Amino acid sequence: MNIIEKINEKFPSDLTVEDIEDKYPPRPEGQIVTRIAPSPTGMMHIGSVYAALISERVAHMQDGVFILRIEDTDTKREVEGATDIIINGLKNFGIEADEGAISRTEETGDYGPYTQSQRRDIYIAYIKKLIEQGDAYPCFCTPEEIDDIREKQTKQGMRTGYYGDWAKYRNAPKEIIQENIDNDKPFVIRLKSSGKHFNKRMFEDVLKGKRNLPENDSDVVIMKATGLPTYHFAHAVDDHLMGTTHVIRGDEWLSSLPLHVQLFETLGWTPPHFAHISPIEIMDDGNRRKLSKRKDPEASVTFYEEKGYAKEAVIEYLMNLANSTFEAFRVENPDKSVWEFPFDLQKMGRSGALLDLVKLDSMSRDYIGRLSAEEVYAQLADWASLMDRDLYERMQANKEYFINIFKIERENVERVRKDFVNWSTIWGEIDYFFDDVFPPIDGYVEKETELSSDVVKGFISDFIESYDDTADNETWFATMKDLAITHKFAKNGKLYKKEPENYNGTIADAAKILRVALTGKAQTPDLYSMMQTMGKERVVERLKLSL
RNA sequence: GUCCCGUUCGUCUAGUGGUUUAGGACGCCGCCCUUUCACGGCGGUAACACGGGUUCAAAUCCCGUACGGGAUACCA
Repeated sequence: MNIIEKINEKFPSDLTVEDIEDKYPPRPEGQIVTRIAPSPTGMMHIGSVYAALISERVAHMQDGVFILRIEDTDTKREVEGATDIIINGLKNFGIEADEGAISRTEETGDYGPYTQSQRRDIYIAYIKKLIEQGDAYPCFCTPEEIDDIREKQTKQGMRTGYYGDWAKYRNAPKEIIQENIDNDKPFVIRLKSSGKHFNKRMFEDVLKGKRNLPENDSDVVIMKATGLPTYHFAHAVDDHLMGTTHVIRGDEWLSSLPLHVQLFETLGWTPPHFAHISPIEIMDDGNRRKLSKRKDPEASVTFYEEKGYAKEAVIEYLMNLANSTFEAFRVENPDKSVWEFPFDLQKMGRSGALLDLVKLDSMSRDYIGRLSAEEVYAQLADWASLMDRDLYERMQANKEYFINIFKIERENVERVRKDFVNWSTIWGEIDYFFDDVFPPIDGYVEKETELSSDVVKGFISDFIESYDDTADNETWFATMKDLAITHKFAKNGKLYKKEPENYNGTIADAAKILRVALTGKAQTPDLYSMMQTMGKERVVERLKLSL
């Protein structure tokens, strides 16, 4: 029994390379094809969303195809339900794949399967082909033997790896190999590398430009003992068969570029274009490092979901990270969708960007500021239904009131307020509109305004007398102003500054009495709009509590 | 250890040899507007990692050094 027969025994399949190539027709000439290829490890990394966004844009900016491929060749790391997390994660951000997995059991597209564990026979067919053409061979080393090799190499200050004379089974006598096969010893298949480490070769990266890198001389594992391929091999096979034209991935892959190009060429294929993007980083103890899914909660998209950042706001933030010209686009086109932005891969920064949540906040504020009151209601309700049930139920029961609150300084104004950072902060900004969470504390108005009880009570009780909720803003303000003047508040700041001893304060201080009495806060939106929204009954009731 | 990548205000960046007293945005500070808070307007703070070259001229080109990141797995 030779090694091919052994593979057939362990991983039976009749599939041939010819069958496969017939099955996958070439893509239309000139069509751009990109893909995102995450591993189902149980969380959706914000960096994956970033890479997906860029890949999706590159494809869809010019009628290309964007594929979602699930890279689940590492059975040890796989987590239950992780595929759904990826699929839904991308969909939630508005990133739609044209081909690939659409649920754990379904997929769409003619170049599938799009889940690597379901493509085992395809990889095995190519593995057998490489063995036949003398470009791959079995290796029977145990993990311990590999560790030993690495240890020796490290001790001698050499490059680590399975290459040259260290490649134990590369030139092993036929009898030894046969003996191992006959003894059913576990094996992997390795690439028989033709590269020489001292040879430099020019590789071209779409972002990093021409790079001189050493050829790969390592006989890397291409098929694991499980019969599944390693990432490197699956990448070459899949991206060839699926017709990927542009591989856009994190720059941690840059050092394996020579290996990947070598694999394509050994298989007789033209490699795709590669664009290695820099990862999103975080400041840790004075040092930057890649966002880590274990250490950094911000690495997971659930962080943004829980905080209540709108998906669009996160996408805009990532888009700005990718192309800083987005900011100007946003200013010039406040009404356009982020998907209308002319993204340009070439304009991406070459170095890693630090995740800046303050900047995200700013973009998120702007985003919410562009929404209508109804949209704020709808999106907040969506978020609350998952993250804050109490708020959700309150919203259901008081829909009109909520929408009216959101209209304050949003409709019929020159500029919209920006005090809503994200969904999770909104309730804290508006809770005082609700009587059950508006707790008047005795003497609070006096304390906050630093005015005597007589002044406060006198002004409030006269105000209640005069309050006409049908008056328009200007009339209302004029009335309030007159009333304030009769209560010894200065008409303006100048007057007050001249003789402060003759006044209780300025009109602003008088307004503050009302504001604090009505809301319990010194900082709120426009007084008139708030009172209109609260309604006369509630306004009077609350004011009376301060008498 | 070895190999690779990167380095412009605190952060994201513009800048591809002279148009640059290095521009914008976020943040921060101040002023103005103002019935508060915001919004907005105006202004300010603040950067070419370092050292050598090349050149009439360098943030921009070359070479070193430092620092940071990544790779070096039957993980992706």
